[in-house]
Amino acid sequence: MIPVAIDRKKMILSAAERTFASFGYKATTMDLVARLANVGKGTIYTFFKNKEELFNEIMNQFIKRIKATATNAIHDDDHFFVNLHRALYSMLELRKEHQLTIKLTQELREIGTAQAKQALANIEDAILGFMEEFISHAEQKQEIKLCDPKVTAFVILHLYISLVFEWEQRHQPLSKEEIAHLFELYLVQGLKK
Amino acid sequence: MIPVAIDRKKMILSAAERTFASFGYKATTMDLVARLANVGKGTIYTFFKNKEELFNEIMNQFIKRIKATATNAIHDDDHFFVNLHRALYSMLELRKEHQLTIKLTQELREIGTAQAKQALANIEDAILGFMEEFISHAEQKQEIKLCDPKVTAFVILHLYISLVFEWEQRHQPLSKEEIAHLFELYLVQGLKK
DNA sequence: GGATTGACCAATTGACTCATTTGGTCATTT
DNA sequence: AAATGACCAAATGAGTCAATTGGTCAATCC
Repeated sequence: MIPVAIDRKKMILSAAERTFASFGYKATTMDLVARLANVGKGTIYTFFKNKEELFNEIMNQFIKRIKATATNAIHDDDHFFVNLHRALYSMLELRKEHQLTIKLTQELREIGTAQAKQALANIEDAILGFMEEFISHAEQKQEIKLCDPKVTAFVILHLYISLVFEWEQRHQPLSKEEIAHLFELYLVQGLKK
Repeated sequence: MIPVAIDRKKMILSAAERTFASFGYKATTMDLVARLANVGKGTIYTFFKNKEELFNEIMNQFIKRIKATATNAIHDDDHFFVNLHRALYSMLELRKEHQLTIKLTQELREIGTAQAKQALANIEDAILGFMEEFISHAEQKQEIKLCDPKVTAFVILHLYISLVFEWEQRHQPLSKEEIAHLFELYLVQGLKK
């Protein structure tokens, strides 16, 4: 692991990140990654077993960024629901705006690449895992009612995805504040008069 | 509109319903519909402008059945939330179990037929429309808090679809009673302690 | 003589082919 | 020892063409 080798690995990862984000999984060729990284194609295979492993490395980096973003959004002195909303919204915003996920989503829709599907599922799992832990904590501290954290994380995430992504497919997008308000109405307070 | 003509139209509709449900939109040929209906192919075109219009007729029939099912599920002496759950659940069950929607969903996933997409969107719109009206009513009678009926219908439907269809992609399916309980917990009462 | 039919047609499809491209290897170079 | 890119088998995709399809309409039927 001499410095030059580390630099080469970094250059490969950097080039791969750009090409995967620009062309998706399938249309990214190892040749192009090598060219953009200024290395021979064979060099890539000294650091990564194959294309899929290179891709997974990129995705794992991205998932780490998502988790960091969520952790950053949590402020100890704010209420659980405020923190949950802010963490979730920031994760979804990152996912929504990041070129890599935009491209992968499009690729999954258009040609159904298995690797794109798996990668997006992994992102969802990471978000769900983070939420589940956060909800478990709140349950123990009696900040919320008793509930299955797995189902609760699932329901909350899907409510948000509905409001952030699916609602915009056919209506005016909802602002961050509107979403927070709806979250409060539907999940926190309940509809009962 | 002599009886024989009506019978012919009925036979065409009946044959078309079976073939669309068995083969989906694209793989259903007008030749096959004509053969199964025991009419000449040209006869179909005396009743329906083209394949798409024939298909829409079938779908409109199906949407009527969904609305009837929902209306049937509503009992005047039950509470709003009980009725809403029962109506929604019965509509989703019909949609889930009916061969026609199963096939169209599969066709949309596998080859992305535009007509299948539109047809499934129309079903969703019908369900949303029904719910919206039902929610508006409840709002006027002050059975629930003030809320935008459009967003509320959208949120409730998506919550149900998440619990009925998406949860079981990766977990044990939830029973009707569990779903009712989760609906009560998340949407009716709220998570706040 | 209006309703019904199926042979017919233009347009679309999809099986097949084959030249090009791709992921991955490894002998050669640095 | 690390890096390279020529090389190879496998996958892809553009092009072709015969078969199929949605739709028409002149002939047929009742």
